[in-house]
Amino acid sequence: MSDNSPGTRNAPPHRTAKRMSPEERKSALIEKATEFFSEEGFEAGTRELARQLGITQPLIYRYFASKEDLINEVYHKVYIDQWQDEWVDMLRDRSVPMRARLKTFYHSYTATIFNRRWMRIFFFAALKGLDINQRYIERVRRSLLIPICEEIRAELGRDDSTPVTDTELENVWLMHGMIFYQGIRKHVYCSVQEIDMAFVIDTGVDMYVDSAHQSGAPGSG
Amino acid sequence: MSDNSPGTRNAPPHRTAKRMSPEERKSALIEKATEFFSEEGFEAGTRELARQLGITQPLIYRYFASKEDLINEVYHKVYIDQWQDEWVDMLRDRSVPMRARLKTFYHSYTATIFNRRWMRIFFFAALKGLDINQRYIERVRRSLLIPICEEIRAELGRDDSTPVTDTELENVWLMHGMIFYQGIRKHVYCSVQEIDMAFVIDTGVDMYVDSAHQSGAPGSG
DNA sequence: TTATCCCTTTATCGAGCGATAAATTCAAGG
DNA sequence: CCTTGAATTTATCGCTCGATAAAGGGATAA
Repeated sequence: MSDNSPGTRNAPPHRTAKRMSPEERKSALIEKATEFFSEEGFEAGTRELARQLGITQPLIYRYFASKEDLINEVYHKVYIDQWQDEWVDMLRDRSVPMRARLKTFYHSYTATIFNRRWMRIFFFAALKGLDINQRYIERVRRSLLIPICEEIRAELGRDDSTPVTDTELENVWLMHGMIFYQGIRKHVYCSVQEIDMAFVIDTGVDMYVDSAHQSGAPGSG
Repeated sequence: MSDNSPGTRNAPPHRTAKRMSPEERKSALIEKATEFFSEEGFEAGTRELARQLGITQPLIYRYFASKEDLINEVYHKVYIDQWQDEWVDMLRDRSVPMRARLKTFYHSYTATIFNRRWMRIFFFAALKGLDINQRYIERVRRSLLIPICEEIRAELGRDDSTPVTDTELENVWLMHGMIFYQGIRKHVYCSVQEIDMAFVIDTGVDMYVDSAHQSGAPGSG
């Protein structure tokens, strides 16, 4: 049996892709590229990506000037589009005790980033040393962790006129790392099936808040 | 000016590599490959690796049957050769209080793995889902974290006839993650210059030991 | 029905990859 | 000196990659 006819080797069963509007096709491409590159890494080939979309490889280049352009749109979708400005609002909401605020925030934050695609793209990008990754981490520091430091100070009634110190920030990074690492275990190591997020967040936040209260809180000793 | 003569484009200044004994050459190759692949990822080309060694690319294949073989030796050097059996001895040494044991252990452990090469190779391998990586994590669990659980039980005078529970293990993973994450920040994110390891380890270990003491220790309340 | 538009495919290019075979060159032993 | 053997280089193969140009073909409007 000869194998000259196209589409019989290991390709999808249809010979020609369904016609789509440019907007549909482009968003389908970005969606699939996110899944594909998060599994295979950004060195993976455009031909295999096209095959999984049921299209031919040159069609990708009608919608993206280069592979790098496509990847940049994937980054944008992961890093920028999924960021929620509500996170900082939660953290700043002084009608709620800091302990509860932190737990609410981390439940929302991990609901967004604790999934296979986000976690793996994050580490693929980190290992490449990409600027967009550095900027994301800086955004976490500036827009989430520093506010946490400031709010903890406020709740403890401490001086809020001086800038947050490195030590205060490092304490928050410890809590953050403890929580974040459990996502790595599940989605990068794949060494655990399910994580008890409530337990992880409760433990991490309680540890942080308790330690903040103990370390030189006025009138605590 | 023509560029036909070899070695004038962007190669090292010498035309021919210094002759080495097979043992010297092979170990030099593995050493440089570890550095090279930890920076560029395992998709990086053998020609660039050879260039950095001041040799030509086919010479690599006199010492390794394939690129994959070379990479496996890199893994072996990182994962197996640097493992220290003394780690479990430290953790089992009941002449020392558990808190101090854990701090000694983590200082030794992080001294080995908190460096750019180890951390990056670990994550490159993790993202590839390699079996050797899974086995390393399993080794950490079985040979380090489970012993920690058992030793904590012993120090608290609890029943040591039942196997370590998932909950006990998850508590250790929280401490472990808190410490490990700070290595990620430095060597994968490259978002921090220096880490106060004594502070990180003290905080992580104290948090874990304190929480173990509090959670239903007989005679503690 | 036919013409037009544009989404999609076919064909192909040049570069880089891992790997092999054959030629070369250096160093040691006679 | 010359010979010999092994370390190293040169040349090259087949394949895959990202990317481009040109041909094909399906939907829509006249």
